[in-house]
Amino acid sequence: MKSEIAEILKKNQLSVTGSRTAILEMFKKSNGALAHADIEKKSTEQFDRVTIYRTLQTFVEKGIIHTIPTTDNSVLYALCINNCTQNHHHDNHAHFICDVCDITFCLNHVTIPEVNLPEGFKKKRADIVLSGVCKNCSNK
Amino acid sequence: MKSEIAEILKKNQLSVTGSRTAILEMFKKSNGALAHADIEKKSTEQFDRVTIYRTLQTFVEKGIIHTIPTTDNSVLYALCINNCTQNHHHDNHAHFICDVCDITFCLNHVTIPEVNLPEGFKKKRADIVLSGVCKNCSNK
DNA sequence: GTAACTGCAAAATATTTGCATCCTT
DNA sequence: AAGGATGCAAATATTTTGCAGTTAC
Repeated sequence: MKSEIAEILKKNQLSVTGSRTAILEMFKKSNGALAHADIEKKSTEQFDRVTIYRTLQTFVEKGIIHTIPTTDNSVLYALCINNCTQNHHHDNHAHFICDVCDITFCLNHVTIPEVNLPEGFKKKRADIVLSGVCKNCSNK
Repeated sequence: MKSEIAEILKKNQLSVTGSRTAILEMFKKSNGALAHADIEKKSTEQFDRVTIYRTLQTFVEKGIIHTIPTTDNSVLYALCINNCTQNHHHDNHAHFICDVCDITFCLNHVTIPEVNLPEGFKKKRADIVLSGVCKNCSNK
């Protein structure tokens, strides 16, 4: 695990540091998306706010994680575990936010259907944000 | 126009005040989405920051406007001019954000295709956020 | 050893809350 | 007149920036 994470960092020309390893590990372990606040609170080691901001920014730039659109003003980040290789993100992302437990799922296996755009519009990227009740919560 | 706006406010049990009228008018005139900052800067009259926050919040609660998911940390609001009647929003929204001019379009006439969710997930709402180049910018 | 990364301090920005005053009904 | 809406002040929260010390390679 450790080495796998180090590999990812090295592939992206990033030096392997404590905070980067720990934060990337959090993403690997999490089944959902993480917000800046989650990382600040849930990490066992304590990292500086600023370090977390900078680490997330770096990861986004390198394409290791991506941001997820949300309807409120929060910013979520997630690793696309299954489909996205580093430096090559898919153009389409589907996410599911559970209204009950508030976990955001990255639906890698959901294919996004084509949308008919009005003439003159050129699509580069499509994000789908679904919300409702997730599998875990609907079984309760 | 004025009376139409007053009508909307009255229908939602809101008193017709200067700031509410002006802000709602801005939405009516705009062909895209507006951010808090847009309203603060572009309005001819000067409103208090706080009033704008509260007005937007009230409008969202009443269902007059809705928020648009964005990938960055910005919060956008838009009126659904064609399809949404007050107090009855559609479950599905499609928005297009132009990478060039940064205007967000509310694509009322775009039908959102069905997405196949994994078993156990119950969808309540779907937002599609497309980005690319809009009609105006691709003609330049 | 050097370049890159981190942590601290502080600045800048954004958002929320309380309260007195003013406006709509 | 009464309740709600606004504006101001201030508290809180969030994000950014600069810089000195530290760490990875």
